[in-house]
Amino acid sequence: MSLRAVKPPHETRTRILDAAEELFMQHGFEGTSMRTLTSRAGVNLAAVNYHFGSKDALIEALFRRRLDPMNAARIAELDRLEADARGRVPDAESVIRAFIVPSLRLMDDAKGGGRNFIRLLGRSYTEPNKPTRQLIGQLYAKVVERYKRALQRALPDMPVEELVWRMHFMFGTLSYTLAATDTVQLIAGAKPEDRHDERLLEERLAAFLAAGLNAPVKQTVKKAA
Amino acid sequence: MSLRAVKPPHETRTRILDAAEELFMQHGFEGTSMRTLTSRAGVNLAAVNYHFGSKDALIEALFRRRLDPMNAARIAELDRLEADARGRVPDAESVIRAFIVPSLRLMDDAKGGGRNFIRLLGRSYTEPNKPTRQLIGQLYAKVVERYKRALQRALPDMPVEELVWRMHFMFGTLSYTLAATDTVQLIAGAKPEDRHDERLLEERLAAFLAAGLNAPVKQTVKKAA
DNA sequence: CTCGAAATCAAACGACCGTTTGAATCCTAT
DNA sequence: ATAGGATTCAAACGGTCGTTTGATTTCGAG
Repeated sequence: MSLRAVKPPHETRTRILDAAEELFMQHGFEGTSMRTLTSRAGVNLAAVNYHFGSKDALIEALFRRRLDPMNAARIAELDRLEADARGRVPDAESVIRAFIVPSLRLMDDAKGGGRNFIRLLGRSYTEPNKPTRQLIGQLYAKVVERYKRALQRALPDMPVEELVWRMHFMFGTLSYTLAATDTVQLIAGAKPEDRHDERLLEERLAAFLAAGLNAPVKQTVKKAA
Repeated sequence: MSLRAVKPPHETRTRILDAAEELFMQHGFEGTSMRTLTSRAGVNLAAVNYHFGSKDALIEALFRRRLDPMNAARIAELDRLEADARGRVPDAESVIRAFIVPSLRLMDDAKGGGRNFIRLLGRSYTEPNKPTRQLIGQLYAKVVERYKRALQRALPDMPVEELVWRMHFMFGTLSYTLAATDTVQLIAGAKPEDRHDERLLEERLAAFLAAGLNAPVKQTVKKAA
């Protein structure tokens, strides 16, 4: 067992990942060069290729570092919710809260760089093609399946097609809320943000999403499905 | 008056814009080189700089070409709605429909490249810093203000702060729905998409968003506001 | 103390970037 | 028919990109 594990376990790796999170968020993947990145991280230019192999591999490592714990937290929240219910079926709003809380918690972690990541994540949803997109989908697959089942139990009368779309809308609301920074200011005029109040944002999101998911299914849609 | 106006009015310009829409959507702004772009458009490498001045100016022209008519349509829909109401106040769901219909119409225009643009637009919402972001905000400002007033009239009891956030959520749902392609498939398993049915998607979106906007305002949020 | 793997470093690689140039070509108004 | 502006073209500009190399330094295990 090496002492390295206590002193600088992967110091260089971590510094690179932190700098990458910030710069990728600000300028995108292609807009951030290895030279800017390594310079900001205070490491040698070759360090990224030495520790990660390539820029693309760095991106993958960056997503895994945050997404794995966040998705584990989502599963854990749902586990706890269903355990507490003792046979009763958790309602849609509780399930929604279990889903959004881990990302809000990450967003509130400004110091730790979580906020940078969560915005970067929101951006990446809409980046097409790229293996990045595929990786995220793969990392999310299990979580999505679990929550889909939970919501089906909470809304037993809703056609599956409709539920799938409403989950899609929910992901959209969440990722956009986390990623887009200034739209609220655009709408509000120049109001100061209260986005930083995690608890308040959770209330707003939960109310909006729960109402949306619970909305009555129109007859025209029912017929088409 | 030149005959050019009937034959190839701005043929090169149009070909460039069309190719740019497709390639920017697939690979992003920085991921698309002038060489790939001009090659796809079938024009000379120097054509972009000759007709638009620079790559950035091309991006701006690209947004203006689609956004100006779409936002005009949004204003027109709202005008018509309020005229038809004859003094009565249009309800939230009607206002929502007036807002989303122009973008759905654009999305359905797959042949004309509207779908490419609408996805690109969804991407650009979350691109930070860049003048692009600023330009979009500027092009949207008037529309946002009009719809904010209309929704305030439709929901007179809602605190402004809450309404602003719910509009933010609405923009998120819409832009994500338009931009993200494969999330529905991820949720559904491997279901074939019915996204192409514009009318059906409008129904789903309107139901979800109307319920979300009309959701009761929780007491905790009221106090904080 | 010493050896060898792990890590860091400066330097260079070829490829591609957005833009500019100046000549060649097209096309319309005279 | 022709002058002259608008457009297209091949070629080149300086710079930056991600990655690789081979020497050098660091540092814990024997």
